[in-house]
Amino acid sequence: MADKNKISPENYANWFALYFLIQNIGSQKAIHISSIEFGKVLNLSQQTASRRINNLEEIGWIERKIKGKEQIIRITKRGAEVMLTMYKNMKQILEAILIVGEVTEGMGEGGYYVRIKDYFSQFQEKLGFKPYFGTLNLQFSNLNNELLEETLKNQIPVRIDGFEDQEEGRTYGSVDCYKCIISRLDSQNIKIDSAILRIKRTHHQKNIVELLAEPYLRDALQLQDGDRIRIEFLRNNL
Amino acid sequence: MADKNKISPENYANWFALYFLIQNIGSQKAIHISSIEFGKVLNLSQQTASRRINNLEEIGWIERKIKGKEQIIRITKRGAEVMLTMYKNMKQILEAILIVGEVTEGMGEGGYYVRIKDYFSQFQEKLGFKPYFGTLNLQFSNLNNELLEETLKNQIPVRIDGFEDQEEGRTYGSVDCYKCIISRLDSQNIKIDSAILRIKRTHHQKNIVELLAEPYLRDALQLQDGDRIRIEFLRNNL
DNA sequence: ATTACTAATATCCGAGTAG
DNA sequence: TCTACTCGGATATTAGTAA
Repeated sequence: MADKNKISPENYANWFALYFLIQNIGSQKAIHISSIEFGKVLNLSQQTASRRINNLEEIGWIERKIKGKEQIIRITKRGAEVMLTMYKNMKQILEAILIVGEVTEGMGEGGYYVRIKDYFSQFQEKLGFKPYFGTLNLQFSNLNNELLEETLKNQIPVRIDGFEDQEEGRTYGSVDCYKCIISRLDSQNIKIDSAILRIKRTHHQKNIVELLAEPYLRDALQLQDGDRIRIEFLRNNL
Repeated sequence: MADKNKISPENYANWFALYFLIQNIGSQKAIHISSIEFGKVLNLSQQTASRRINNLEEIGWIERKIKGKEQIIRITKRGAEVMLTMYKNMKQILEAILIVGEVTEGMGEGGYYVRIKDYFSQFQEKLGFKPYFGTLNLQFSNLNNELLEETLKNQIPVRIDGFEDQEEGRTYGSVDCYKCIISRLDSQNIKIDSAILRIKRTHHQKNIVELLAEPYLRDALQLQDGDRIRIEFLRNNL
């Protein structure tokens, strides 16, 4: 085993062993698990589980203390690095690929908000651009949508405050926006600052996301219904 | 292969093949890759790479179009789900563990700092609470520690400035604090504003974290050595 | 060039079992 | 009970090629 931290065919099995081990350790700092039990976790025999534990120890991903017939296993710093690296890679991979939506018809309710003066001025000020008087609708697959929601949890929204219109005597609610950068999926040479509009109360259409941007996006990106748009976010934690 | 989406020993290799394939597809919607090239990516022979692609197609994780001597590969919905599921699991594993430490003996060097007037007043002002004259020490596992370090990178520290004591003629260095909220792992109904103290020069004990808080934490949370404490961070604007 | 079959070889797994 | 060895059978990989 040349590079001990690298994942190559000869330690696929070790990697999964570590993964399941960590899953079982949870928030404890060590685990007391027999090779039979571990074998069940891995869906493998006691013998193989035992060999895995030996291997993991050899490559320095775990440490083990054997007291008589008990073994106590803890993840080493190197093992933690392996998992964390894989997690970060996956995060990067998935977020790069999966946040892709398809241009769909309709202006969306968001367009209505942009045209209201008190909202408009806040959009302009807080988003850093003067939004076009309408939104672009993107349709997401369930999978994409799931990942988007997951990602938005780690983003800090720009809060557009609600207000009361004294003359009309009605109340306008607050709106959350998420700054992002969009581009065509097929040619990413043009990138445009944008924002996802999340109107609190609306459930309206499922998996539909509304985008605000300065230009009229259908012209700026030469979009037609069905074209795919990539959404990127600036910064993420962990 | 019984459950096509489940990761068990017989498709560890397929899983990694998918992983590297997706990594190479990046944000494209498909990839044109020969089995020789893919073999290099996987660190395997052309023959095995070819078989992997066949397998992935068989289990429905990818789709392939062969045009003459070219093959164009795209990830199917099922394939994306496999990756997303793994990602979510890892996220859950890592974030569940995230930042749980074990109460350990010793007041820690931090307690010394709190008692110094010029530090104390800064703690009070910048942290928003009057810290107890001592710190609580938490022992972290390697995995937790890696995660903590990673998380702290994305947090903005509260800088406690250093100063010189004219009378004594000695210099006191600056200290970084990270605001956080702590609770017992087993009953999270009591949450206490706290701060991690990071004294620059000290390496002192490995994987030990010192916490500042207003109350005496061992009383406030009824802690004994070995009890487990969860640390949460607030979102910050980067 | 490709992909992928066949045959030879390398590796892995688990039964039996020792310590 | 435990862990972990040996070893025969199963599986995976690669070299040599065919298509």
